[in-house]
This record gives sequence, C-alpha cells and structure tokens, in this order.
Amino acid sequence: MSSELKNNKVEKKITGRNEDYSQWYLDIVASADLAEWGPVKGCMVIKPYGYALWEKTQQILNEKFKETGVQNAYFPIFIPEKFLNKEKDHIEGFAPEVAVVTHAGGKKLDEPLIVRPTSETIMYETFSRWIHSYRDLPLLINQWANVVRWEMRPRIFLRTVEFLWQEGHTVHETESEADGRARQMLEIYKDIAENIMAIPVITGTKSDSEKFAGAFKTYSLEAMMQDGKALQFATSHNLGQNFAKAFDVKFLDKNNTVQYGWQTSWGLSTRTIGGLIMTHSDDKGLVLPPKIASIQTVITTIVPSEKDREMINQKAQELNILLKKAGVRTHVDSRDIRPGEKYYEWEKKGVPIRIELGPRDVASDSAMLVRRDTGEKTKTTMSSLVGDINSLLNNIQQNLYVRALDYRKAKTKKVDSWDEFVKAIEEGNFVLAHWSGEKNVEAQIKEETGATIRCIPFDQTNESGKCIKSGMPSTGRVIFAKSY
RNA sequence: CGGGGCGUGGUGUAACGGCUAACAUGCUUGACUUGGGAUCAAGUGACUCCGGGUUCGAAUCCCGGCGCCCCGACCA
Repeated sequence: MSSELKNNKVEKKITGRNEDYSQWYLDIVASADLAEWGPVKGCMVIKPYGYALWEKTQQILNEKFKETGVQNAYFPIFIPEKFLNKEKDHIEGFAPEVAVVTHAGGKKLDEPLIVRPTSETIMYETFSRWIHSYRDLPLLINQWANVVRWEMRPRIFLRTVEFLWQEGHTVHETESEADGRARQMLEIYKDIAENIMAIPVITGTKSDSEKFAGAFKTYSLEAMMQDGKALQFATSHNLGQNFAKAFDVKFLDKNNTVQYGWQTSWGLSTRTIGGLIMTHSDDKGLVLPPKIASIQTVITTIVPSEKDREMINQKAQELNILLKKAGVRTHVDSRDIRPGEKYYEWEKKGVPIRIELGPRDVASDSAMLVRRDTGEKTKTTMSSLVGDINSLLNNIQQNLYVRALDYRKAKTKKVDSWDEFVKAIEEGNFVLAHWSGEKNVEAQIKEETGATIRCIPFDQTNESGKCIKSGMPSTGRVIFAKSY
C-alpha cells in the first residue's frame, strides 16, 4: 500500500468494510501514514507516526515492569540451531517458520544459525549458567527485540515476517510463584489494553491445541475487532519445568537439594497496534484513544485574510504552550492551506481533539473544540480551555472503551445448539458454548466452521451442560470465534 | 503451497485487435482564495511488469516467467 493513498479521499477509499474488511484496514494504515510494506515480502516499514504508538506502549510497559522488579536485558538475534532442538514441542511449533542462516563471511557455516523466532532457547541456555542457588531467584528478565517468523500470509501489523515485541522471561523456585507471575503479567497487559488503548479484552486459558509450543499453560487476552473476529492481544505462559529440564536451569534449594526452575514467558508485540487500529477506526480513518495518541490535540489555524495571519499564529502558539504546560501532547498546524484540508488530514490520523482557531475565536477569546470520536463541536473560552481539554480527553478515552465493550457485548452470543452455533459464528460473533475438553472435537469444529477456541475465560460461572458438538458433559462455557 | 482476481504516467482508473494510449488526481508556476478536501490558466509526467508468439497491426489474443491483492492451511 503506497503512501500516496493519504492524498486520496478517504470516503472513497474506505467503504464496504464488512465486505472487504482487510482492505478497509489497510487503507486506514496507509491513509493515517502508520506503515507500509518494505521491499521484502511480509516485512513492514513502520513510519514515524506509527512508531510513536509503539514507543508510547514501550514507555508504559517499561514503567510497569520496573514496578514489579523486571529488568531489561538483551540477547543475540542468532541462535545455534541445536538449541532449538532441545525442547520437543518447541521445535515442532517453530521449525516450519524459522529463518536459517547457512552462509556468512563468504563461507558455509559449520553449524547453521537460526534467526530468533522467540528467545526461550538462547536465554535459558544462558540462565542455566546464571542460576546456582535459590538466592539467585526469582530471575526476572525482559528484552525488547525484533523476531522473525516466516509466515505464509503476512498482514500489516497483525502478522509480519519481522516484528517488534517485548518478551519477558522469569525463573522461580516454585510452581505457584511462577504461575502467579504469569497471571500478574497478564493483568498488566489487560491494564494496558483496557485503560490505555481502550480495547476491552477477555482473559483466559488457551486450550491445549492453541497453547504456546513448549508451554505448560498459556494465558491470553482476546479482543474483538469490528468485523467480529478475535485478535490475541498478548500472551503469558506458565512454562512449568519443560524448558528448565531441556536447558538445565537448576538451583540448590534451602534443603541443599537440586531443583529445576519453574519458568514463565510473556510477550506483547506490534500486533497490538493493529488491534488498536481495528478496534476504533471509522470511515474517516484512524481514531486514537488519548492516552496512546502521540498528538492529543491539534490546533488548526483559520486565516481568512492575510492581515490576521500573524495574530492568529501567535495566539495558536500561546495556546500550544498553555496546553504543553498542562501536560497535553499538542501540535500546531498553521500551514497556509484551506482549513478543510487540515481537518481531513488530522481526522485520518486519528487525533482525539481538534482545536479550531480563527479570527472570530480570537476576537471572542474562545476556541472551537471538535472531538474525533463523535464529531461533536463545543465552544470554549480561553480561561476554561485547559480544564475543558482535559475532561474531554478523559471523556473520549472512556467513550472509546465503552463503545468497544458495548459492541463486543452485542456480538457475544450464548448458544446451546449446533445450528445456532454455526449461524452465530458465520455472523461474526464471540460464541459462548459448552465444550467437554476433547481435542478432536475442537479440531472438528474448526474444520467445519473455521472457529477456534479463543480461550477458556477466567470469568465464568460453573454450569453443567453438554458439548455443543459432541454432546459430552461439560462444566463450563468457552469462547469460540474466528480469529486473526 | 492450493483456489480466485489483477498488472497501463507518482496515485486511482479508461481504451472493440485499428487515429498521437484517454480521464481524474498529484506535482510545478501564476492568479484568485481560506469557518469542511476550492476555482481558473499554463506546464510536468507511460518503452501499457518482463520474455516469446499470433497478426498488415497487440495495452487488448496465446504461451512462459515475475510481481501484487483476496480467500484457505500456518500464526503473536
């Protein structure tokens, strides 16, 4: 998708999103100037405006990590191939999509190197040398990195061959401590999703067939996109001792006996930016929640006659400084183009509030505020501007979350018959249905409807019922949906 | 890797096998303008993806390649 799309009229480009949701989404990405495809298929160029969203995510996550004792570190991108082979499920899960370096420095390598698809293996090989005693635990490490997974069908932001993420890896003395950490990190992700990105998520456990390659248990957050499909926002794994045994991550406990460590890993990737776009965008373009927006307010000047230009620009700068002092991320657009053109541009970029400033406003010591989520206009005076902006930003943040939550609620169906199930899935819903835990039934449902078990939600009532497909007894409902 | 669609100025499209490949938009210059993408004038810009073939004649038909998009399998 070319950047030139930003010059085309969005109304014309972004239509019929139900029929062609992918195209609609790509158009949002292109017209908001977030990213584009690079020369290698599946590899994405993230443009400054898109990268700013990732930086904000990084900043917030880093603060949270620090609060919980997690330290940042960095491990190599190249991993000896034999490392990957040490954990059976892990190699089976990742082998088909790893990129392998066989030649370097003009020679064939004695041993091929893989480009990390994830760093469990290289980190744990290292951890085994770092950890000797229970006094070395817990070990809480995070790294910000790029990883490579040679996906068959890339999708911008959602599934790119190379992507950016953070991957946290921890080692603990006990199983319950490890599980607690996995759950704690999941809660941090939930906080980011709901309170920063305004994306409602459902937390739960993955079924065995959906869990991470090599994990004991996988927890995930599932969000609903506007076409009703599910997007896995982030995951957190309780790895048990699988990797510890494969990589010899051992320690001497208080009783002087050798124990294997209990491990976790958890990650959040640039995919979340895709989720952000797909949750809130509308037919005018991107819609950003204020807390993640790199520009929260844009001051657009309106200059009908040249004699007012200097005066209006000066007023705009004053406003800008006033807002900056109040902690608002703001920007002045005083370009000499027609106002309508500016409005459309910032709407495409999803800026939460537009402040219109023209001669009439300056004369009456006021400004016009236009919110991106509803398009509603309000007039404010200079004296109450900062207060109004702050409450409006909070209001938009809240409204986006509630809007997305209401949408998900309206598209979540509880069903008890196979016919209803098939229909509900076809219509793009989250479907709450009974499942007895049988793997082959899960596979059969996927085969017949395209729906997978997104998660077994934590938040559920015990309820006896019969599996939607097999009729076998079940004790609770799981969430089925089509997914990205 | 399967199924479908498509490759034409920077971008989006048009052109029955037949005139100098058209229209819109963008970009440049100038005028006039500025409370929702203005307007006018002049200019700029394409070996019609590549390689073969059929034909008096190919953007158009045929064969082969390459590339893109959509849908599956795979996946954060």
